[in-house]
Amino acid sequence: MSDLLERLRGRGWRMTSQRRVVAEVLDGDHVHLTADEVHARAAQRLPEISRATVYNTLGELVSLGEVIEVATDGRAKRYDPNAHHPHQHLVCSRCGTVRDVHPTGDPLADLPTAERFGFMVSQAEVTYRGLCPSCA
Amino acid sequence: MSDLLERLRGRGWRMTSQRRVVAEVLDGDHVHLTADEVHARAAQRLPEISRATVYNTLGELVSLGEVIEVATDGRAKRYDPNAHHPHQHLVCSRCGTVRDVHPTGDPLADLPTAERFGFMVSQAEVTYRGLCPSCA
DNA sequence: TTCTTGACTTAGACTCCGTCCATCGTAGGA
DNA sequence: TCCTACGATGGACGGAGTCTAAGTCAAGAA
Repeated sequence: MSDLLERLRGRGWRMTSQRRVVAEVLDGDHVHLTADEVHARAAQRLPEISRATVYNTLGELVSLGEVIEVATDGRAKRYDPNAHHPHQHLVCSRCGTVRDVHPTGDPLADLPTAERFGFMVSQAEVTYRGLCPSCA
Repeated sequence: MSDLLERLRGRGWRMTSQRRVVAEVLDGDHVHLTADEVHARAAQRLPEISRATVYNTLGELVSLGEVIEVATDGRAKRYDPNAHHPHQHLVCSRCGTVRDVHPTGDPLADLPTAERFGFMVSQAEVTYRGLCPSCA
């Protein structure tokens, strides 16, 4: 994750303790935290950090393409740091748990030009839904 | 849409003017209204209708499988009455417009058992994103 | 090293979307 | 026609996220 900190510094980010802590919290595999969970974990290391800062930092990381926002349902968005390896998501309909998955095939290729209605289509997100082992 | 009203009556729905109006508002192709838009349109015909009733009725239609809930982004959910023809959605990243699309291929078949992690996977939603002709 | 400045952070008010609840109204069967 | 359980109402409530005004501080300049 120091890679990430380096990349951010290279993009002109002012490196503050808050940003460092948020980036560190997101470090790790297959972690899909909500903004509030990120805030709670960040606050363990930096008790004064505010919710607004966490939201700001997450938003910046998303717009830089370093983190992916996953809208699970009506619930809170989750943040996925695994942004540099293309993948899709498997969501538990009951508890909201998210896993990264790697389907075969390319969904973008499955959308014929006639079905694009003049849109400049740039992305296809696949969300698989079902019950996780604990909820089934 | 009188089909829909018939089906609902057949399922034991008490037919009230509010439910009738909500069902009628959702009538039509390729309409993807938010709950507030449904409420606004319903209120043109039935000014006293309450937001709670619109939410209740939409929720019932969704759980009966007559309408699909589309979570486009962080914004309000949209309601898609085209529930009896399998399809996916194409969303404009700028203005949020939604279109129904019909890709080839079956995304569920693209998820190998080894990538299901013990989930009982029942559904695959594909959301294509890009810019619509007006926003491009 | 100190100064300077504008980018960053903070707390809390606010908005938006949706749900809940107590009460009232009414569809439809007897 | 009457009854009653199902449905509607509207206002309070809650969670998630945004905004704002004021204070703070990282990092370049001198």
